[in-house]
Amino acid sequence: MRYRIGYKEEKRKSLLQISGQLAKKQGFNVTGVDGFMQASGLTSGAFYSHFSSKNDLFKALIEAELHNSISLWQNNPHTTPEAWIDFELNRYLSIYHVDHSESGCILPALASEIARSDDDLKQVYQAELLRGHQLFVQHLGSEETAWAIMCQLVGAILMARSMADDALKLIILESCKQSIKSMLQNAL
Amino acid sequence: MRYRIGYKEEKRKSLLQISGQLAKKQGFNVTGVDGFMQASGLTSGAFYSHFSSKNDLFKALIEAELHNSISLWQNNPHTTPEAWIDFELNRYLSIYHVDHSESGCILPALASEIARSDDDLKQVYQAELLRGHQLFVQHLGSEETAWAIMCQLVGAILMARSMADDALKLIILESCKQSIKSMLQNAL
DNA sequence: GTCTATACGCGGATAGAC
DNA sequence: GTCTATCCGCGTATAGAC
Repeated sequence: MRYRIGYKEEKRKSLLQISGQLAKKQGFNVTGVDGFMQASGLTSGAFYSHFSSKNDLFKALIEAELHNSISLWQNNPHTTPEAWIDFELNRYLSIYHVDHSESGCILPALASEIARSDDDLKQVYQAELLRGHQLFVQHLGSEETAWAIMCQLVGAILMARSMADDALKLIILESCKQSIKSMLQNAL
Repeated sequence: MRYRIGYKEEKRKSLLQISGQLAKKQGFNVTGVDGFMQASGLTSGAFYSHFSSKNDLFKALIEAELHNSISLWQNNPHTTPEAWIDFELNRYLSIYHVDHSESGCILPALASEIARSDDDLKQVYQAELLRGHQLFVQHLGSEETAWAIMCQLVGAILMARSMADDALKLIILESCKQSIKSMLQNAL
């Protein structure tokens, strides 16, 4: 063994992080194993000592990404429903998020590819997403409202990203932000 | 000329329709030119007498798909805002739509691939989408509400499609349906 | 307009040296 | 664990016969 103990585990984490960024930016299917490894400074041959297949990477990557997202939501410092959701709206519905998919949420970036994947992968994804949903429920008090807002957030980023004009992206983001705020004023 | 006049135009329309179904079901990038042509009963060599490149097909396909969607919305027989949106909610937020992406809206199926495409293609997409938005504005009376609802509709289908459990798909659809209805009750 | 044949690069995955 | 070399199928696109 020429590598110190714990190296493989750390390297795997690093691979997941870098591959996640690349997959969110370019798309997972469209990116080759060689692309993922080059971004990590390795060659494709080394890939299979960390993952059994490209699909195995996808599964691990989804789990890691959703863990990161849930941590972000949990670190929201506000406690009242209004302040909590305001914080999330400003963070999630930002131009920065639209323009930097590599550091953003996995849902608007990869959900359509997840939707076309095998059931095993969807189960992993669903389990993590339900944890995220529960977090929203805790703060908003309603399962229905939690799903509705999550869908609108994802749809807004997806929609804004496919627009050509920057001004229009902003309009879409602000429309959803205002819509969610007044929705909650009537519900909370 | 062994082919009757008007043949090429008809064949192109047929190619766009069948390719659109396949792209929405499998994804555009992941489907090969040969796949599109086989689904139309031709071989890949014939592709280039109809389209100059695969990307050219994508652009034409997006335009055709959005034309179809806008026609659907225009054929909504209801005139009052409540009845109009109810009709759309029941049609769009259905399990059938979740389970049959090949005959559904192009947005939840291909928006993330459009977001990663060149500016030329995004311009075509944006122009058609703005027409769709205007239709929503006509019936709902608010540009903001129109964007908010469109985002939520797209997000709901995308989200439902990536779930493993059918029951959960329904919960998400119904949550968004109810959320939009009460949002409009307070706004209209 | 469609076919077959073909060029050529990239896809995922494996084998063996270090 | 990572490297280079390699297998082999699929990707887009073109050429030429019918």
